[in-house]
Amino acid sequence: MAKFWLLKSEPGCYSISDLKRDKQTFWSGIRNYQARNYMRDAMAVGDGILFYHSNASPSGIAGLATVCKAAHPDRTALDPKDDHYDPKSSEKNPIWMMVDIAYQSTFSNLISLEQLHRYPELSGMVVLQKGSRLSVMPVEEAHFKFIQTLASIKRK
DNA sequence: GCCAACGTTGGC
DNA sequence: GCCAACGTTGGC
Repeated sequence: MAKFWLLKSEPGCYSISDLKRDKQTFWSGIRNYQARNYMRDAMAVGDGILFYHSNASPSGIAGLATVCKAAHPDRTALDPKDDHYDPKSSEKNPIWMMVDIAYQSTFSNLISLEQLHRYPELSGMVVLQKGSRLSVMPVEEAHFKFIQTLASIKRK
């Protein structure tokens, strides 16, 4: 049974349009153990992803993606010239992992954080909890489905 | 740009 | 192993 996730990205850094253009990408640069553990231990090919724009105006869920390759070492941690270089990581002990994701769709209207907060059905979502700073987090199936429905009925 | 919340680091 | 200092995230 597929699982569901939410991945955060600053659109100025990498947006849903970038993913659409690239068709797929590797989710490199995650340097938080809990986020890494989700990717390494729990994410599987075929899992659904809510693509979230953070630090944006407004922030919110921009579209859907899917996991297309399970966790493998994040090589940016091994490159001293890379912004995400981590001297604690090595070929033998890579520490940091990443998954590959594939583009699925862009919502015709972004579902803003403010809007997400309005639905009591979604109040349990990790991303809506105060001070939630995780960049990779699990999503309940019911929440995922609810958001899919919201995206399909929303019109401006 | 501010600042609250959180994670990490390092001295002890 | 405690905890203060520091860095980062991310909404606003």
